[in-house]
Amino acid sequence: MVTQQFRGSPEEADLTRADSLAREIFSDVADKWALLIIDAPGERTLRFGEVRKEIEGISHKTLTQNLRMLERNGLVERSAYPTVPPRVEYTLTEPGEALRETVHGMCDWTHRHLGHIEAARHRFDA
Amino acid sequence: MVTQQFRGSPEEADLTRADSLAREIFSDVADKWALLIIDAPGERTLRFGEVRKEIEGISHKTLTQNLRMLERNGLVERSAYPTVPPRVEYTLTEPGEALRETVHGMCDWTHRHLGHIEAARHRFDA
DNA sequence: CCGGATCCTTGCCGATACTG
DNA sequence: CAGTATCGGCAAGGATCCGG
Repeated sequence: MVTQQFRGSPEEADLTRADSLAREIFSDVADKWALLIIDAPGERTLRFGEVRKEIEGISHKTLTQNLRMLERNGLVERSAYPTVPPRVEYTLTEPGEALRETVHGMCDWTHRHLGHIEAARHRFDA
Repeated sequence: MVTQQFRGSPEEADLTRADSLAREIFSDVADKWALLIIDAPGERTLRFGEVRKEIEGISHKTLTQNLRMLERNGLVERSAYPTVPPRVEYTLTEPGEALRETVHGMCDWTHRHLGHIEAARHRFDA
């Protein structure tokens, strides 16, 4: 679990702080858009527009906001080239890559259980 | 990636349908609350109130909604015992367990990169 | 091409109250 | 104890315009 309870230990204060930090990070990252963005690049670095094309249905604004958030957390690195027209590239950092492994696991899981889930839905909706 | 583009293949229709289904499931599951709920039980089955206690900060309503959603997708199984007071237990199904492995990976990731992320945040906020 | 700001709509989520 | 319904605040996110 992410937020575990440690009571009565000497490091209680530090542990609960670490826990609330963990929960905060988890809340940032465990999000539909954030995970899709992490998953978007292969090993490659992508331009803003390329990321946008990879993720069908994400708006300009939402993508920018999420990229900022991921950059703040050190999961993606942003390189801006002051050319005209501007060119901005995004690359996964090492922690970002590590997270991407996990996300890839989730995507695998989704595809492996497509049938099971679709069946469950039909049963439930009846 | 979750939604890949398949153009010009004979199964195009089926593939894009499968893709949109995958995206739909991913949107359900790749959510802060949903993932925390999946992660909550160990191997155990939990009562409603127990799940609520495990996940600090989730409201009664949000928990119910998410449990319904997970039940609909066949990730948790709900057993209601018509006693007084009522007793309702939730267990992970096999697909639910499989997903839980992945979630566990995400939690591990979070804790392993706590320091790195906190540092990145301080750098960014300056 | 990219980012920021604005406006506006939508839906999430918490609080509360009531039923079985 | 668990579920449902209702209300209301608020933030997410889409559309658009402008500026670099």
